[in-house]
Amino acid sequence: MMVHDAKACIQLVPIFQSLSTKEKAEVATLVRHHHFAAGESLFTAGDAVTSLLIVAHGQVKITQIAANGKEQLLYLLNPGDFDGEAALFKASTRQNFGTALSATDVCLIRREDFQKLLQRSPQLALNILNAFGQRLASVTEQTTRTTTASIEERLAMYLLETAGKNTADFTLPLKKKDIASYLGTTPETISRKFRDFADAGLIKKLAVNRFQILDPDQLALME
Amino acid sequence: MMVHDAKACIQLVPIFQSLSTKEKAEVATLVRHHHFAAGESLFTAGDAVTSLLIVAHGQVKITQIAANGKEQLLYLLNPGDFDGEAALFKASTRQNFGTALSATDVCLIRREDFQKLLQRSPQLALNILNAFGQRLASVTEQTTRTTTASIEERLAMYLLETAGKNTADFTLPLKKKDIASYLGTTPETISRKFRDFADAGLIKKLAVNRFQILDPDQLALME
DNA sequence: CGCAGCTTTGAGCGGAGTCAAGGCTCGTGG
DNA sequence: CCACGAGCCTTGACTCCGCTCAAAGCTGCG
Repeated sequence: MMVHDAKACIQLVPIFQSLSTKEKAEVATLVRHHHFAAGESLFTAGDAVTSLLIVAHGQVKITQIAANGKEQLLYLLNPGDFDGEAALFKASTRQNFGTALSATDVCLIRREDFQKLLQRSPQLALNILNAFGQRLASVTEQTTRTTTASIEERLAMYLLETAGKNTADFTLPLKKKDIASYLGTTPETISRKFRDFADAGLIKKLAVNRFQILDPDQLALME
Repeated sequence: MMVHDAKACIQLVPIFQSLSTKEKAEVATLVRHHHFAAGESLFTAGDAVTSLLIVAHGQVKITQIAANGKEQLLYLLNPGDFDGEAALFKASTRQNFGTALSATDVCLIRREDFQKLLQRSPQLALNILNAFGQRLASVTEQTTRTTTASIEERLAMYLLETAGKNTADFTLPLKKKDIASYLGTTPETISRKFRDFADAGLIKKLAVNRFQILDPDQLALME
């Protein structure tokens, strides 16, 4: 059962995918499990980084607290995503907070074990480098958007990205509070912009956090 | 002459520092040089990534163009820094722009060569991973600041970080235009905030882009 | 010396934050 | 099964930070 879960975890994660079966089996022996209920904290700023954390199931939000006490949502971890890597190579402490949004299962690999693994598998290091690149690009993108686009544009982008192809009926995966924090604004403003979009005939409100996107092209034009 | 420069470059760069003398010599054979005048473009979005680029001397700004055409300064490369994208395994085209701010010397290592190097030296891979971790943290930090702090706070932070210990007399390394782009605002606003700081007795203007910081503690309080 | 690009300053406006109050929703417990 | 309350969401009124536009000094380089 534990072993089965461990394997599932490893199968799930892109960074392990190009390893040989033997290597994967080896990794599997290093994995620990943990379950978190919705709302539970996985880690807190100031914690020592002792493990690489891989999300097997559920969703985790990573936030940072600014000097003025405001919470900023940095990104979400979905199944297959991992975290802690940034600090994993030096003794250091977490700079941010991880909170389970829904019931979540994670796999943990101890730092020393992971480092040994890395020393022996250059391919693994390359995979991580790739994952880094993606996250870097996404955070960079986010920064650019925040500093150059209006709230309206940012929200339009967010909607299109989040909805994907489910334009006919889709439910926001986050509360407005969290969307606001992600986009660098307030819940009130988000609420108002949604109303504006609806008034303009771009979206249709189905329920509180459920929408239909009527005019994706027009939304995209805001970009 | 070439060889001397190559060695200098390698000595300079943290990511190569923990390599053995033999390995360093090997790296040195792979290095090419290039010089850029101030204002010259090193690369442009859309270019193929053919080489890893290490700054030996000078300063390079990395920018991105937002959808609305506005330029956003992402970060600067100083001597010893290397450009991120090229270190990545998959990224094949540039996503952003590199421009020399002053006369700049760079060392280039062809992508394939560098990746072979990585395959063989886990230590090198770890070093890169580390450097990336830091950049990721710094970009993340920047995002948080941009979305949560006021322009005034951001500028205060920037000043303190940039001045370092030279509070008595220091010259801005960037034009106000670039500082504005970095902080996500306009040159006019930067100009006004500097005046406000001066009026409040926090700084003293010595010349156009030269200041004395009178009250670092008070500035830090804005944070 | 002259021009191009940077900087400074002013006036005016608008987007978005704050504060406050009322409506919804959903989970919990009586 | 319904009533209650906490936490969300929505809406309004008001304020203000920072952007835009415009014009006039600076500065440095050719």
